[in-house]
This record gives sequence, structure tokens and C-alpha cells, in this order.
Amino acid sequence: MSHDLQESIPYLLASAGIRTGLAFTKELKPYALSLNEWRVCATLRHQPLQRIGEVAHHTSIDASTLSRLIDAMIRRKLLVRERDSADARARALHLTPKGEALVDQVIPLAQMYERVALAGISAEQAKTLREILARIYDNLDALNPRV
Amino acid sequence: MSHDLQESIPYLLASAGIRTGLAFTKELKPYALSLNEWRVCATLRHQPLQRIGEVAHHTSIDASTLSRLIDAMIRRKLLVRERDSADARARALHLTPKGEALVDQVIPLAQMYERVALAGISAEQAKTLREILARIYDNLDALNPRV
DNA sequence: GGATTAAATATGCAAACGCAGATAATTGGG
DNA sequence: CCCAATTATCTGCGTTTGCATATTTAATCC
Repeated sequence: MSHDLQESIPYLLASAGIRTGLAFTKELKPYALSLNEWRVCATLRHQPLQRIGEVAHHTSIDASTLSRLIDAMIRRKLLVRERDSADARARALHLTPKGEALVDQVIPLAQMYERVALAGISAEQAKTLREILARIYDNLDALNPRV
Repeated sequence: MSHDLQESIPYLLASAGIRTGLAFTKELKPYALSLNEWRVCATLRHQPLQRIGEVAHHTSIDASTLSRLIDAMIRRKLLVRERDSADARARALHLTPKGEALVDQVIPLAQMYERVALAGISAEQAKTLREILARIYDNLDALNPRV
């Protein structure tokens, strides 16, 4: 059987994604943020007032891992948790002003990495890439019996 | 400051990559392979006789993590390690027949995931995607002071 | 050819992770 | 209004991970 595994989309996705993540992790060190913490910030910046379960779904981070991660972030006063108006069992998370300020500090870094990653890739290709990646995420999300 | 982080390439890459990895991890369970073990198999299938350091570089898995992972795989007789002809300090790894047989069993799964991930994406777009992902990997690889 | 440097791999250790099950709090049926 | 069922989150616990450092082995210099 031939089939070059190095050319398979899952393999290439992992390679590019892990590399990018590792590099960005180093950049985050001065801000005392782990990559997962940053991803939590990013999704809450995009859409505030999410519950832990929603954040877990959006970031693909296990809810139990998130529970602890978010506790620590709350202790650092980057996030707060309030009663959810819709379901009182749940608590809705959002960034504090301090958290937002931190995100604003990191955004230029994220923009720089975007440029580094996309070096030699046309704007049009980048647009296609965004669409395809979103589609792949959706394809795999659909596979999951609702995380 | 605006800038939607959810649209940034690193974020989308992580989302799509992690999702794909999680889903594939479940498929690997019956074969008692972790995702990292599979990635090691894949790179050794593509290019045998690599050292640990080379595998570490190709997979972006830390060498110390790999050292232990590979020990376990050798104990399972999926890999063997021989003296490297070029540098006798190093040992070159390659799959055993048993390891190759396992890879052959998993390949159809990998092919299936390729199809699932690419649902609704044209062959031409998929080709572009492969090229771009490889380019992104290279762009970030170049950034690293030789891992 | 012995000592020094260099490189590849392994190990100690603490932190992060993921699964399974526990807990907390609400909803819905009677 | 109370109890069973449901759902969101948390905790216990063993495994995996990554960093720093040690160890092993060979290449190189004198």
C-alpha cells in the first residue's frame, strides 16, 4: 500500500497548527498566558457571556481542563463569572477590563504571526484558506455527537 | 481595537487541527495508538531510518517526550532502533513488519478522515490547501533556531 | 591516543491534561 | 410541592507533557 501520509490533510493540518501554536506559545510567555488561556480569551473577546461548556465546544478544550484553567484566570482577575440569565445552573463568563487590556496587548503579536505564517501567500489564497479551514472545522464538528 | 481573532489564521488552524486530531484520536483507540504515536508511524513510513531528533523535528513533538514514547513503541515491537551509520551516537529508527502492518491497517481510516475533512471542498481547493499548509509549516520552521 | 568539546538521547520533576465519576442546581412530572 | 431526571460544572486520579539537567557516546584538538 502506498499513500503518502505526509500529504494527507490531517497530517498537514497538525504539522502547521502545532508549529504555529508552539511558536506563539513562546510569544505569550511574557504575558504569562498559556496557549489555551489565550484561546479562551480570544473566543470570549469574540463572543462574551459564554458558559464553560460553550467555551469548551468552541476551543475543543476538555470542560474539566477548562474548569481549572478558568478558575485560575478568574483568580488573576482576567475573567468574571456571573449567573446566566437563561439557565441559572450555568455561569456566563466574560473578560474583565483587565482581561480586555491584556488581549489588546497581545493582538499585535497575533497580527504579526498572521503575517509570518502567510509569508509568500497571496491575499486571495489566504481568504480561501480561511474559508476552507472554517469548513473543515464544521465538517468535523458535525461528526461529533455534540460535545 | 477591533480585529476579529476568530478569523486569524493561527486561530483557525488550531481549531481545525485540534478538532481533526481529537476525532482521529478516537478512531485510533481500537489500535491502541495515541495520536502522537500515529504521527511517529506516519513520518517513519514516509522516511525510515530517522533519529529521534529528526522525528522530533518533523512531528514537532519534544525530544524528551519522544524518547519515552518511542521506548514504549519499541517494547511493543512496532519500531526498532539500530546504530546510525553516519553518526554512531545516534540510533536510527524504523518500523518493524509488525509496525508496517499496523500502519497499513490504519491507512484506510486516515483516507476516510481526509474525505470527511474535505467534504464540500473541491479537489483543486484541496490541492491549494496542501500547498499552503506546507508553506505555513515552512514559514514557521524557518523562524525556529533549529529545533 | 588521551582530554576536551559537542551532540544525541534519557531522566527527574512539576505542571497540564483527559477521563470517569461526583456534586450542585434546575427543570418537569405527578 | 416534592421527587426523579437532567444538565452544568467540579474533583479525583492516573497519564502525558515539557523544561532543565544528566548521561552517554563520538568527534576533534593537541
